[in-house]
Amino acid sequence: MDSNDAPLGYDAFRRTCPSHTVLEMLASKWVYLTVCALRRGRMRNGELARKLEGITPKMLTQTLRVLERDGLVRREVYPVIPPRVEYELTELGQNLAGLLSQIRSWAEEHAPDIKDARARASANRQDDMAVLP
Amino acid sequence: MDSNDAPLGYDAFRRTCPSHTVLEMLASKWVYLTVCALRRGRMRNGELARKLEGITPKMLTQTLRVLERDGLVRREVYPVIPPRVEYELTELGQNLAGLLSQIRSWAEEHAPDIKDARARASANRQDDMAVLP
DNA sequence: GTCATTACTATCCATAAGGTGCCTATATAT
DNA sequence: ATATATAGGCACCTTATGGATAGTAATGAC
Repeated sequence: MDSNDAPLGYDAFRRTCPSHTVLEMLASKWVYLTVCALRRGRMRNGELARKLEGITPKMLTQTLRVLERDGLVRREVYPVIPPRVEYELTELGQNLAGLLSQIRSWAEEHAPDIKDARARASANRQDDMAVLP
Repeated sequence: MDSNDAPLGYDAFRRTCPSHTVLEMLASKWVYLTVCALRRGRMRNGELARKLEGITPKMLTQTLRVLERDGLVRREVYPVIPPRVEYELTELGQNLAGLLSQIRSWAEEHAPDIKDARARASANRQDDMAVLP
């Protein structure tokens, strides 16, 4: 059994395994970014909306609801006017945030490499075109 | 500057940053699983199709093309009959595979926690229902 | 009275993701 | 002659996702 095999009967490669659905949930750029943003500490909806450039209110709410449902984020409502709601990572969420931050760092570090690779790929497609009559 | 700030001008929180598009590319369960599967070593299309339970041939091809375009996977074609094509991680891909494997392990380890959280969440919704007329 | 604030909800719509089925090539085996 | 194996491509269709837009509540400021 190597590190590609499941440790305790859970195997993300199997469609029906609970861990597979967890992976599905994590496979969203807004989940990544929201969890990373909350690493700093609790934030309000508006703060998150400003931090997560380009997110729509709908997506933000939807993402936070999923994270809350799955026990990664805690939502605290202050019964005041105007409304005040704060979000923070649970312990489980903080645990995950470390990993997701590494992915984010990786993306930032290797963005140039991937940009180059994409440029080469599209250049090759140009070449293919060039040899056609 | 804390670990949530970008190190070299790259910032995945910014919509137009190249690292944001990298994150978008990574945010796919099939990308996760394909890269994890290739960690063992080079594999043929058919092997991958069997390993990635539930993937359609179309999605498999599409995922491999994206990974190849972005320089994470190398595709080698043997000009034989019947066709033989092998895929393997590039150095960049292997670099990433370590991180993605950690995510996969996390998903497998914490699948029970998240299952519980989901169960609690839906139980609470039931409660909400119960107090309605 | 009405405007701003805040954190949402509720719609609608365009796009994208994903699924299905059929097609290609050719050497070997039956 | 027909079937099999392999790695796709291509066209079509349905569903899901994301985005845009507008609306809600309750209060204090003006």
